[in-house]
Amino acid sequence: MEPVPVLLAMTYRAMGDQFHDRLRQIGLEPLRPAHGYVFRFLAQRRATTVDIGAHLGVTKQAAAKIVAELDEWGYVLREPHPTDKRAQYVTLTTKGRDYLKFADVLWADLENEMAEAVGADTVATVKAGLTAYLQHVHGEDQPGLRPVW
Amino acid sequence: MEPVPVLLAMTYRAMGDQFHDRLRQIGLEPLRPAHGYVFRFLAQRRATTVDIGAHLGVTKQAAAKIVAELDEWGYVLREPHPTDKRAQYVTLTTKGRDYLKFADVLWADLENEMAEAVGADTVATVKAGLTAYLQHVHGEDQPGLRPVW
DNA sequence: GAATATGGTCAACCAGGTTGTCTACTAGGA
DNA sequence: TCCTAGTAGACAACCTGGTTGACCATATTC
Repeated sequence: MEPVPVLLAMTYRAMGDQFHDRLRQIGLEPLRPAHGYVFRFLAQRRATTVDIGAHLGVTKQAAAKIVAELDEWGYVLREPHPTDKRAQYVTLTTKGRDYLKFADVLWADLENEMAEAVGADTVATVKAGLTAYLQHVHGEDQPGLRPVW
Repeated sequence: MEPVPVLLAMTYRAMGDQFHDRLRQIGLEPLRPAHGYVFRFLAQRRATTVDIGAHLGVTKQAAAKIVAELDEWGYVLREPHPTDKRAQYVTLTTKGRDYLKFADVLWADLENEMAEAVGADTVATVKAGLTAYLQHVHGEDQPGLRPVW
């Protein structure tokens, strides 16, 4: 059997491709994965561009480019930080939240189909296993998301 | 809990980072993941540059660049195809096979540590689950490896 | 034998990162 | 209170690793 990282990479690619296809089918603008991860992150907590960079696992400059795009396209906006005059909070617009909502439905679909194919208990074990491993390796602080290639 | 692809991406990144660190510790030349995947592929079957591109999920031109690098560094060599005068088989040199051997030991270590952290049965379920899913989605032909970002 | 498809190479280009630098601001001591 | 070290964000230059497109030589199909 293939070693774990190969399986992870292939599955990631396979699911991502399916997701992307369906986005297009619906006619939803197919943003890149990184954009989606930003939405998901912002839905959970207030964050600056630097926070986003750390979450994605890229430099703050790269994160700034992504944020600038999302801003331009109307998915996020930047508002002044209440106490720190240097900083800005990046927040989702309604358009951004809507996009995330649709994306979540799609992901749930894909996950359900995965459950049909390999068993719901297996999917649950996979998710719990990976989560536990990440917890074990990284403790509190979340690891980067960007795959190294 | 995070959706599946996020977990996949984070775990992939986390394992990859650890692997890379250890490669450096041993003093083994830290090639990129793509190179390792090429070794692994060539160890299983005879392949041309086009085959490699398909396996990685990149164009043949991109694959050609990688093969050229590996050739230059002494990990692979290109030999004429027995029947097709256009084609060349890319094959591992001893150096390439040795590298793969060391890498496999490292991966096994990481997998064992994962098993200690989350349970051997869980790791087995994860591997079987992902393998089954890939089989379900792609059937016979293997999916691309390169993560879309 | 002609038309079409495929492996490999070359060249131009591009996307999406990185490093380095700068300014404005913050925070933590002497 | 002032001085110093650190941080958020922006700008510019650059680099890596991919893509597209064109081409030749050879294979394959009819």
